[in-house]
Amino acid sequence: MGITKKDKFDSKTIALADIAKALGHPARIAILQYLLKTNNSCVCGDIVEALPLAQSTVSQHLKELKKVGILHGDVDGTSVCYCINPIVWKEIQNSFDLFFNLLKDSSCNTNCC
Amino acid sequence: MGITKKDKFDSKTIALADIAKALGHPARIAILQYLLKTNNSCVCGDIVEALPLAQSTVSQHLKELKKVGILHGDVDGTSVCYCINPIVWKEIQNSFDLFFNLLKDSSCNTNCC
DNA sequence: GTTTTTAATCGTAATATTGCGATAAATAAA
DNA sequence: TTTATTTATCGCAATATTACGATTAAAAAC
Repeated sequence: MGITKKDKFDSKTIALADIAKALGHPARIAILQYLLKTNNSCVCGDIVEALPLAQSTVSQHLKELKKVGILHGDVDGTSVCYCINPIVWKEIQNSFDLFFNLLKDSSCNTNCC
Repeated sequence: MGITKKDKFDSKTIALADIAKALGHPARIAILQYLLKTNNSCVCGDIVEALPLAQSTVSQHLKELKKVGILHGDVDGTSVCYCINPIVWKEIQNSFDLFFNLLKDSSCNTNCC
């Protein structure tokens, strides 16, 4: 991208974009859906088995989700138990909700929409 | 990315990821915020002026947002009036809401979270 | 101590994204 | 008609992402 201009934007804008970006791959949505389905707890190996991707690739996606805090992984012997962090989850939900609620029903300019 | 495995995922999963991806850049969040601030209507040139990016770059970001339907642009002489599509906006809001509401308060396994 | 199991990381290749200047296209203004 | 104005697209360079196999690291089982 030549040089990134990311830092020219407002920190809240960047934060929301970063979260959206973390959710912006089907594998990462699928990981979260799988955790939700399994009562929000399962070992890494099960996630790998549930996805059509190699172990190393899944590991990378898990890392992306950990980076934004939506997940954490607790080591348990040789395996790692992954969970959604409910606090962060709610915060993210709230961020999106606030953003989407900025559109008022009256926001419909006659010029073009 | 080697070869994409995107098509191996559920279509609803892909759809949500695509929307998140479209929102996954600060410039695109900023475009939407700007439209919301200006009562959801303004010409392309004003958006370009409001962002710290070149005209051609902004045009590309607008294209990404149009691709997922969240925006549309109506030609008006030499300029183009961009608006948020309120119907699609609400649909996207609903998609995220449904997704985030999949986490129940009871979803807290004692194994690790 | 050796071997197995599990997951993270490294190295690498393929592809996608981001960004810009230059150019094109289309209408408006002169 | 010629000249501006405005926005999209093209071509290119820099960087990021995605994906995999191979390797490493750390604990468990033997």
